[in-house]
Amino acid sequence: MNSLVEENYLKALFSLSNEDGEVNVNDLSKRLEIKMPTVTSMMKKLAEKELVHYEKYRPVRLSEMGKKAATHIIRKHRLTEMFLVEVMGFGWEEVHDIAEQIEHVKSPVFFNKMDEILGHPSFDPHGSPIPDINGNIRGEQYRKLSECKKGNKVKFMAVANSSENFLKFLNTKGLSLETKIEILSVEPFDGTMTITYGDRPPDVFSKVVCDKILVV
Amino acid sequence: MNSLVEENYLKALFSLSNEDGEVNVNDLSKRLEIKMPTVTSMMKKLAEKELVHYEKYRPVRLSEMGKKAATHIIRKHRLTEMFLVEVMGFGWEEVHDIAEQIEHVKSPVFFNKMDEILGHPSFDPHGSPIPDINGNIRGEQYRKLSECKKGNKVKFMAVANSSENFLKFLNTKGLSLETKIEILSVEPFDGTMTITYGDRPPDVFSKVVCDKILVV
DNA sequence: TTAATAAGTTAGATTGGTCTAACAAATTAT
DNA sequence: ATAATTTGTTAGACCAATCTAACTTATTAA
Repeated sequence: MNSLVEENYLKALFSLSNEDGEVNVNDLSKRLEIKMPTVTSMMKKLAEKELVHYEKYRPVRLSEMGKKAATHIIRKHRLTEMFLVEVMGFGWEEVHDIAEQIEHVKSPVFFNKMDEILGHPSFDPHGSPIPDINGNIRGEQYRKLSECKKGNKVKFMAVANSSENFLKFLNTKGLSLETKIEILSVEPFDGTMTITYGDRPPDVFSKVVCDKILVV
Repeated sequence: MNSLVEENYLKALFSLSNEDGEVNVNDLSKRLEIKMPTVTSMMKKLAEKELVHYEKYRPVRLSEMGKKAATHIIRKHRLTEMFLVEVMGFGWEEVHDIAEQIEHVKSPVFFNKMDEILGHPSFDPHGSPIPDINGNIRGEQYRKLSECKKGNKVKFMAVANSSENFLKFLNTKGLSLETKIEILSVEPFDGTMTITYGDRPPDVFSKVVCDKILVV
């Protein structure tokens, strides 16, 4: 069985994987806030356990086993978030840190029960897909709001970041998933957007924020 | 903040405390299945943090701080068990091991939400009292069934052991909390009891089992 | 009351996960 | 093409939690 620490490395590897599935040691180090030598030594350990493919001075790739292990943890994380919101009544901004802890619980029945109570949901409260029990992910591809053009009418489908601060900001703006958004203008210099949604007056969102809003 | 390991020592110390609040290093070692030298060194560490009173070659006692920390963990454990049974629909025999993991979650709001959803319960699914948020325990004193006499009519209030095997055994016997039990006879040699409850025919329970059944 | 046994401690090793300092390879810029 | 910068590795230390072996203190039995 993998330790809690190993699980966090696997999760980070999965979420940092680019198209080729490659991840630089440096990126992993930054994501986990763990110094590079520590990451290097953990990569050796995970390679030993055949969870990653690793050759020195080369980027790392999850093996099939590693990918399976990673999606399994992500499944537990996202089911937990959904449960916290739907069953326990938490706000979507409160659940990330709690789920971060509960995802490491070793008890298949516990997560299967959640899944059953929730009716086998496909998405978590932040719009991220929940892997099924075999690790398959319903791969929706969303665009960043920041990549859309003036005049586009889109629908808010997911957030690219579940931090409490960002979600609280969206709460104050009255912006939630499934909301339809119209882009009124885009500032060419810094990408700031003026948008409207619901029955709201036009409002201005920075590029940093628009990068984290995923739409169709 | 205390580590998960420290929390397990505190919990064990609390549950092993005798009338004087004293616990032998040896008993702790057996309970936690950790060798005595390790326990000794952890006692030094906890004494350093003023969670226990410890002098070498003497039994250990929890300090007031230590007691508070211990009851706080026990509160989280028992709330979790109650939540798993009442909200998620688990059987009382399934919840101990899951709660053992979730009790270490650091998130006051999470446990307060459970408490609220459950309507501030005073007892867990095994009849053990749930400490309130200040660590106060509603101290019911129950007798062991094994200490009762022939002819006594008693009520099953709690179990002294929450292991899956023992509770599964009670399930097969159709014996649950609040059931009224009548003692038909006691074997003087080994303490085996013949009892009846509900609309059941008389049945025979060993002393080992009767020791773990708490009644009024 | 002394010998035997049980309980507790000390010393030193081990493992997992982390770090810093120093060095090596790869990438980028000049 | 070479120098500068960034990225990655090696070596060695540290801390928490564990262990075994050897020793000491306390308790129990003869």
